[in-house]
Amino acid sequence: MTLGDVARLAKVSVATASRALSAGSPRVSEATRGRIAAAAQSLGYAPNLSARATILGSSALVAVVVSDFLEPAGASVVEGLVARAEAAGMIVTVASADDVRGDAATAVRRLRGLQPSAVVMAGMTTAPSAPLVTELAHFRGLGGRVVYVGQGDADSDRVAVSHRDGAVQLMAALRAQGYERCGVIADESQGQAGRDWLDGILAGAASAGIPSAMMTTLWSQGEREAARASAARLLDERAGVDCIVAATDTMALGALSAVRDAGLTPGRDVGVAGFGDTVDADGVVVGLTSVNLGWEIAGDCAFGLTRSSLTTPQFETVAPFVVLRASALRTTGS
Amino acid sequence: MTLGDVARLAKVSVATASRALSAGSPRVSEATRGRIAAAAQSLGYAPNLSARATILGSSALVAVVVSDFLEPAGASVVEGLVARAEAAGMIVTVASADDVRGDAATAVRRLRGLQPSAVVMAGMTTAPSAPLVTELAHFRGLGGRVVYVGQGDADSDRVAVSHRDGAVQLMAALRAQGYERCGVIADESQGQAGRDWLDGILAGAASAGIPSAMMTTLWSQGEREAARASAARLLDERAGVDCIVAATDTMALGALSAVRDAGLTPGRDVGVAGFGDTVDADGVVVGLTSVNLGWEIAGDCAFGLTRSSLTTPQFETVAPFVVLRASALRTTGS
DNA sequence: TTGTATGCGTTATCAA
DNA sequence: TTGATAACGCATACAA
Repeated sequence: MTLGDVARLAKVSVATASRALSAGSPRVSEATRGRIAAAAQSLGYAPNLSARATILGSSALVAVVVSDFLEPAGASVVEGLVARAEAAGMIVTVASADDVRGDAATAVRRLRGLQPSAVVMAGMTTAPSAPLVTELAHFRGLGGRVVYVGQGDADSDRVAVSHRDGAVQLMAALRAQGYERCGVIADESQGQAGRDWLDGILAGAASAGIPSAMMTTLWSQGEREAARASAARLLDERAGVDCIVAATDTMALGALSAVRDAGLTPGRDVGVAGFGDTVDADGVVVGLTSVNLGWEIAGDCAFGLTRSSLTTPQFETVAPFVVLRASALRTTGS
Repeated sequence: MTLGDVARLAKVSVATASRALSAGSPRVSEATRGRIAAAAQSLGYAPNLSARATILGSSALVAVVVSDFLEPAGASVVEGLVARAEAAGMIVTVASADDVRGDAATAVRRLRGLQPSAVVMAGMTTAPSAPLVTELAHFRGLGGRVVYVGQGDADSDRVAVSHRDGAVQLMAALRAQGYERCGVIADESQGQAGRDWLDGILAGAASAGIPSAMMTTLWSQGEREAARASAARLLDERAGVDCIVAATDTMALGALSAVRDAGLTPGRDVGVAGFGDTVDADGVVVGLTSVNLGWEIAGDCAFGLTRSSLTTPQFETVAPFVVLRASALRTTGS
């Protein structure tokens, strides 16, 4: 079970066994290396990472603090981070902390005990609290790396997604599809992210050459049915829109219903686009065009920063990308 | 940064400092304890859990291997597990492994190095592979505890959710609402889980006193629109149904659309129920009645088993529960 | 109640 | 190339 057992079985010293099994391959003859590997194999030996970490002062471990695993953003960040980290042979430890449940500072303090090489703070919706910043400063002082995904502080690496850019891209993609009279269903229940979205939609329309007179904006609740009603109004109005963009995928599904209720074919007659790419696209026969904000890539990036050797705080923005599906495809509108 | 620093600042030996800061409070005078705590506080000291684990042979750590963080089941299990574990002062490490990406045996081997006190295998869709079982056997041999959520092997603790029981409960709940002519939309794309569901629906109907002649079953693809079409057929048939149960929430949303298309009010005229409780209930103005399979509770349970001292393999089943919302409420149908 | 000494499993240093 | 030994940070048996 320990390195000593392996060494004894292979009839070598622990030092040699350690060298043979460690990552970099220091001078060990192929013969003994083989014996040691065989011994380790037959014993089912797994190196004690704790002991290793005790010496090296840090472990091949990344800690991530996330507010909610159930939200698409949180889950995606973890998924992306874990995928990258595992490919790099590292282990991820998780902790949850949101403004309600537990305080992030405590979580970090506990995780700090494992001497992770980095801490990733994901999905914090508010600015980091003072105790958290203190805790992270301690961690950083001992050589740890701190990466935020989303909100962050000035001293740390940060990965952000951009609602605004995603919205801009979306309008460009829609314009390229030939849509130009655009109904906009904004979400009154969102905060800054929602405003960024609307800002991007309008800016994107402008730079795509759509005059603002051809944009009709309606504020709606962030619910499916409310959006359906809003979409119905947009379709009723005299100067009929030829596409509808909604602030969330859920709302876009409502809009899709409205389009079909009006006897129109989504995509061909009226384009419909959501935002967030959070809806199971297989769940609707008419695939929903949406914008993937890149949360999963953000997790991936966060891990990348985690391994960076730069000393100044890095700030990366993940590019959102448009996912064109049938609901806004003129060519294959079903 | 180390216990030695704290001890020096508090002018005590490391042994005393260790005693003062350790969990159980062995004999340490209040005065020195105070000094030590103050020193630790001012230094931002966090105990080195690796060193501690090196001595104790195991760490306050639970490892969870999950197939996909993005699926509701995986995310929920992690959420539930983390919540419980943190309340118990433990840390969770995660690894992903599905049949596609990486093999679970490797993941377990790596995690084993951290000497976690338990490993939770969640969301394995196939029976455990031989290498995985070997790996887990090694872990168990060293005093580790293995808990499966979902599929498992005979030697280990296991937590299961029951599609069948959920379906039975659902029929009882619907019957209690007064529904009795039931259209059933089964999902031909699911495997055993789907058969369990149908089995439960029919058994539940029988035990709720609904003759099988009043149950109409249609097989449909697992998509929203396919289910909508199926629901439309059910509503068209002469002996009109007064409620529709669908194998998934996504399909139930399609059924909801069909009900409205028919000019009927969901809940009051025709009840609609999904399964899985995976849909954001706020997303639809008409809340969708569904069955929560209890994945999150399963994660919670898994942690509980993790801490159990019983030596025989435990097997727990999480009770699913019906979430009655407006789509199948006669009283408040909107 | 407190301090000293020993050991946990591993890696790194230095000799052989 | 290999082995003996020190060291990592912490917890505990034992001595004071």
